[in-house]
Amino acid sequence: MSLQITPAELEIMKVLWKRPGIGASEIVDALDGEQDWSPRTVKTLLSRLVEKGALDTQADGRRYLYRPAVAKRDYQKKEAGQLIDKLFGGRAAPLVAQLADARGLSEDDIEELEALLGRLKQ
Amino acid sequence: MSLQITPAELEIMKVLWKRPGIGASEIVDALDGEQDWSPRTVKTLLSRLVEKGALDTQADGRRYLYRPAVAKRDYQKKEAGQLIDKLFGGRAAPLVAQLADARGLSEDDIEELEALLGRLKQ
DNA sequence: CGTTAATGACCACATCTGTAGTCAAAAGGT
DNA sequence: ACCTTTTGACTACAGATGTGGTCATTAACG
Repeated sequence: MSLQITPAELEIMKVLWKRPGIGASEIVDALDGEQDWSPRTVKTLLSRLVEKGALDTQADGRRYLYRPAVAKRDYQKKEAGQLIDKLFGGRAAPLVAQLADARGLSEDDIEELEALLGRLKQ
Repeated sequence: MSLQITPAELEIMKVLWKRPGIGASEIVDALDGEQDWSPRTVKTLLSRLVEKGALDTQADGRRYLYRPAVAKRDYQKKEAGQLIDKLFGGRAAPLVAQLADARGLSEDDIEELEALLGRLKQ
């Protein structure tokens, strides 16, 4: 299953990764200010996500509670992997180099990465 | 200008980043084996890329020579930046952590990254 | 209890994408 | 001078995507 999540759908996923198990109206509220979507639009996106298996539902009276069927971590992993396959010849280092160039890593980033590398070398 | 390049179009861009200034038929040849596209399809993708300003053309008799209007490096930078904004809260380090987890950085990757970090700290 | 408000199901529709066909002009072979 | 091939222009069309409407049901409030 390819589990293609579109950018608009991703906004919904982000809300649910933060607060799994809420209903449509809470999601609409959570998106208020972020996205300017009609509640209908949110409902459609929710349906599509359920349909494609990215969300699980649980009946709660007349409504559904939604929760992610995919962990954020796994989704991030997949996306990062796709990017480096697509554009960086499958190698991670060039990507990091671009990032450094693109936005300048902060002091904290650099330290975090050094710690990470230290751990990897173990 | 947003310069949205779709996955199919990206395949064309990759050919032209490698060999800028070639014509449609050379591109078709270069894609042979990679993508199983009719020459018509390649033409369409080329038109769309020109239309959206991702390629420049130069007349060469009855045909065009195509070359990227966007450097590969710049495109990579933009994509990498978009990914970390979209999924990693704008911070690069978590992305790298995911990559390490997702596919295991090689010895070489780790060394390359350390060298890069060293340079950044300068 | 009857009316309202919220909810999911289903529908609509323009745009983007992938994939390719048709056509006319021009270039080249014979 | 023709016929064929190549090329770009224009067209097509199904599926995905963004955005939102209609409707019937049902829960909740007065």
